Amino acid sequence: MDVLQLPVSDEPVDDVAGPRHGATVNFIVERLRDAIVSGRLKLGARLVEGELTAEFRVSRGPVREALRRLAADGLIELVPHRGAIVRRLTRREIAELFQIRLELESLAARLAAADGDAARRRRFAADIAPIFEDRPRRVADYLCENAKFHEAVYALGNNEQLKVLAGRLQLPLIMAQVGNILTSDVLDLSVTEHRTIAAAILEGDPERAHAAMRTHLSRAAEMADAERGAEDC
Amino acid sequence: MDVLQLPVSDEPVDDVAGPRHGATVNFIVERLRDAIVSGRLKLGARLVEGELTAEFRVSRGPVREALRRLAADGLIELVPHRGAIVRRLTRREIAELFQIRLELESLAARLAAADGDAARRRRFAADIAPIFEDRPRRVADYLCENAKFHEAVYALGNNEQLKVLAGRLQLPLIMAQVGNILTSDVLDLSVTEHRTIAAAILEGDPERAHAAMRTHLSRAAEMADAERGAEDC
DNA sequence: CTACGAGGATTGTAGGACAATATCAGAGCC
DNA sequence: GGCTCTGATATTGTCCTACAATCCTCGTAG
Repeated sequence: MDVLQLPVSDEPVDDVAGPRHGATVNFIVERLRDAIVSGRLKLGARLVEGELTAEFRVSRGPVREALRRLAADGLIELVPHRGAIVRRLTRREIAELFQIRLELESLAARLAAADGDAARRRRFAADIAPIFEDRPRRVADYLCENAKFHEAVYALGNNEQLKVLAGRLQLPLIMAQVGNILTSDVLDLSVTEHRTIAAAILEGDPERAHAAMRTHLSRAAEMADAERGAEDC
Repeated sequence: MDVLQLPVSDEPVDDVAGPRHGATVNFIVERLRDAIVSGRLKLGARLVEGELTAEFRVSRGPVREALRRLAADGLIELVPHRGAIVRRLTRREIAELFQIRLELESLAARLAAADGDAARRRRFAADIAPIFEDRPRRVADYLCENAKFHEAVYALGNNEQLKVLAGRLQLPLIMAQVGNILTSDVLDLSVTEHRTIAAAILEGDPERAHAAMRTHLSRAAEMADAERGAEDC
């Protein structure tokens, strides 16, 4: 189980462990999160404290803390006296999360369009510039672009609480689990919708931004559900 | 600092500590949460691991874990090498949280009104019965009734993710910090609005329930903001 | 074949130790 | 007097070891 190792680690072994004092837990969380959303840790894989302490060369304290944090984010599930397992979202959970995301993100879009701060608007325009480029996109490219776009909307929306709450919606995990539906057609459509939303925000039309975001996410939710329905449950 | 002790504890001292194996952390979390929302722990009060271990007769492990959990819920703030302090929400944070709550809870109201499960509807009707009673309400009564009402809406809404997310919105904390605006007039108005919402849900009118909930929370948000504006910032 | 018990695996908690870091009081300097 | 620097103190961050509690598995007896 070396899926957790950094790409290159020929350095002395103790370099693999946490960086500075006070950052050990963060280090472990990030590594595990990355391993999960990237799929290196498969769904249902067990995470045992003992193995992780050996893997990261740290004591059980930080490991336990890291696991609790991942569990709070919903990436793993803690089973008492059994260990933690990488969580698989059920079809229903995905539907529910999309329903929530629909509300939160359309709110963010409306707030973003209504925001008057010039600096933030410039920042937004710069951040989302990539979506207007006409270039072929691979799935990985799109996922990255997509994450940045939605994040930029939240940032311009300027509601800090909303931003942190959205971060807890496990979007990366969802994407990882339904990512295989992203054909080139779907991808183009998504990019087009992003542009529509962005245009409404940049023109300062809150209601149009709100509606466009709802449309975008409704469609995404339906696709995810259809895909998930085909494959299980 | 005996604000954490249970009301009555004449029993042998070791009864104060955690109940059964595996519930220690929960025990500490609940006690601290209660102490915070009830106001026994004042805003800005320090929570030091060492004191808590002595207070609860447990080791640092569970205490640390409990603190992390409370911090994740936003009730306290962890300051590195300084300890944790009971968090005071800023005026802005409260406004932002209400904005989010407005969306989530009006979604819940719509879902609740649209839900067709007979058993859940019966359960809902039973749970909210108290709001239709015509009796004088003290603030504490209302707070309890209010919490139960909104919880019942979420339950009928039948979106599990939405329910857990709403639980992270620190409503009790907000209530504790703006609770002093609850005059008898305000209280009556809130009860009336609750009835309006409940009626729409019971009649199965999603849009009316949605709108009524928005009205209710918009008003509440304005009042909270006005109060907070007077007192600080 | 099933019930049951023994043992292993794993987490939950305890307690002690030391390192790292933030805070604070006081000494010394300007 | 006010300022800076330094040491002492407080507190968390991490590690270690040990044991208790619990769940799981597997072999055995009926």
